[in-house]
This record gives sequence, C-alpha cells and structure tokens, in this order.
Amino acid sequence: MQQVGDLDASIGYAMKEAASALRSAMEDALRPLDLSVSQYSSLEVLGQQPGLSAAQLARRTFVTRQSMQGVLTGLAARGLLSRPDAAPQGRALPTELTPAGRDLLRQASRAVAGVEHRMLEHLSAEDQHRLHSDLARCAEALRSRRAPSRPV
Amino acid sequence: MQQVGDLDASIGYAMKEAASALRSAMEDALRPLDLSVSQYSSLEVLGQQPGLSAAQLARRTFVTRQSMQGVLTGLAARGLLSRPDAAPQGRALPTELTPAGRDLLRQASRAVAGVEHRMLEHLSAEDQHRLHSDLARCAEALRSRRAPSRPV
DNA sequence: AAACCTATGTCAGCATGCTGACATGCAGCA
DNA sequence: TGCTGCATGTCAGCATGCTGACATAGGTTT
Repeated sequence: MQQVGDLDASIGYAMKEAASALRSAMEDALRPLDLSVSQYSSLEVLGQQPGLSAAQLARRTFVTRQSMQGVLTGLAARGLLSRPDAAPQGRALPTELTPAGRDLLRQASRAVAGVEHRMLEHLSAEDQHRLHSDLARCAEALRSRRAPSRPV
Repeated sequence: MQQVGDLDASIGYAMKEAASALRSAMEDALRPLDLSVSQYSSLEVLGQQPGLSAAQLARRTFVTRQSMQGVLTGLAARGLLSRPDAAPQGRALPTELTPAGRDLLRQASRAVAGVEHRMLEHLSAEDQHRLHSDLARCAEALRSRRAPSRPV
C-alpha cells in the first residue's frame, strides 16, 4: 500500500472513470435542453430547497460561490429563476425557481433520471443501496480530516 | 423513477460528492510536490505504461488530447518526461519518464496512496472489492450506449 | 459602544479544459 | 496509382471554474 499500484485495481481510478462517464452521459442528456451539468444541478437543488442563497447553493453543488454567481446569472437571464434586488436580511439573496424554471427542471430531471437508471440497471436494489452508502462513507472519510492548517 | 427525486438518496449525487472530495484531498496531498491532479495522473499512467502517445494518455486520464498537450509540455519543461523530436513511426510521439520523473512519481504515488487509504479505511476488503467492481460496472453501462447519433 | 469574527456578494485576473479546425502519416481499397 | 478513412499532433478561440481581494451585514465578545 505504499504506492498506488496497478491503476486498473485502484478504486480512486475507478471512481474517476465512473464520475467522468456519468458527467459525459449527463451532458449528452441535457444538451437538447440547452443546460450544462452545473446549471441542471443548481436547478435540481433549488427545486428541492427553494430560497437558498448563492453561497449555500454553491456548497451543495461542489463549486465556489464565485462560480455559482455566473451560473445563476445565466439562469436568471433565461427567466428560469428569480432573485430579489435587495437582501431581505443580511447579504444573502434567496433564490427561487420561476414557473418556467420548474417546467424545464421537470424535463431535465427526467432525462437525468434516465441516465442514472441506465448506469444502475445491472445492479440489484441491495447493491445500489450499498453503493450509495459506501460512496457516502468515502466522502465523509475524506472530509473529516481536512486539516484546518492553522499555523501554531 | 420518472424524476431524480431526493438528492440525498441519489447515487449520482453521492458519486459526484465522493469524486469531488477525492479530488480535493488529492490536490492537498500533491500541492507540496507542486503537481496538479492531471499532472500526477499522467505521470502515474506513464509510469505503468511507458511509451504511450499523448492521445493514448489522454484517453486513459479522461481528458482531450488537446488538454494533454499542455500537461505534457509542462512536465517536459520540468524535466520529468521526455518526448522525441520526431515521430519514429506515424505521428505518435512515445513519451517516457526521466529518472527525475520516476523519482517524483514515487513520492506523489505515496501521497495519493495515503489519500486512497484514508478514503477506504472504514470499508472491509470485501466491501472495497465490491465497490471497485460496482464502479466499473457503472462506467461500463454508461459507456456502452453512447449513441453514435448518426441520423437515419 | 467598540472590536472582532463570520458569511455573503462582487470584482478582477488567471488556469484549466473544451470545441473547432487543419495538416500529416499510415493502412485499406477501388 | 489514387482515394478514402482514421489516428495523431497542433493552433486558435472560448467557456468554465478557480484564487485573491474587497466591502457589507449581522452576530459575538470585550
């Protein structure tokens, strides 16, 4: 275990491969709707948790809040979501989907569900459940020891 | 299954989360060596399969050959790998690590192995084996139906 | 009240990776 | 021979996402 060893035996490599294939398939599925994966992710999160700020949304979709601003600007320009001009409290601008946004999200979510189904069709329900929990455990294990790197 | 549904139950979302955490942890581990994840990936593949062309390397590391050119240029400028000036046959330029490249790869591979170990330490050997095979199956299932989109 | 800390939005600059396009070398076929 | 198809390398342009920096709003501590 001192070095990575054969890549075809590496779980990290397999994870990158699977994530890369998933992203490509999602891009293909979302292209007809003129949505990028980042745009879809924002819509999906926002559909389930209306009123999130850009910074909260960014954390949920694994990008920086600076990047999220660009995504939200693009979606707002297409009338898919709305943000108040002034913050009702603090600096956070709560974002919500418009009816058009909800409608497009419904189509996009259907397309992505198809991709996910295709990805998992050869796995039993039990395998899927365990895969989900193992992935969550991997993420948690990596997150837990993110050193604060505060110098003494 | 007609829509994606709760994100916390989505395997695709969990995969993105795990892959994102893995990438961040690798960036942290490789920063002291002044290597990006892409640079490390290229070195690792090249260490196991010397003589690959840029295009072959690109496919193995899930980037385009155009992007790979930039990575190889940077690594070559640091004396970590060597490419012939002229193609010995066809257009492909077979790339190989220099002794300095092999040395840095050894350190990087150790660091990344540590990350991967941390990611998996709460999973049994059996769980790890199954996770690897499930990820491979997911990738394969997504790849298989990449539609050629040739119009009839 | 004043100082501090945190979270948020925003601007600027830059690195990475992509698509599109073109030329080249080689194999296969008419 | 010439034509076609394919893989490779390379150039240009662009989109995405990042880091760094700053101002602002609110809460906490002193």
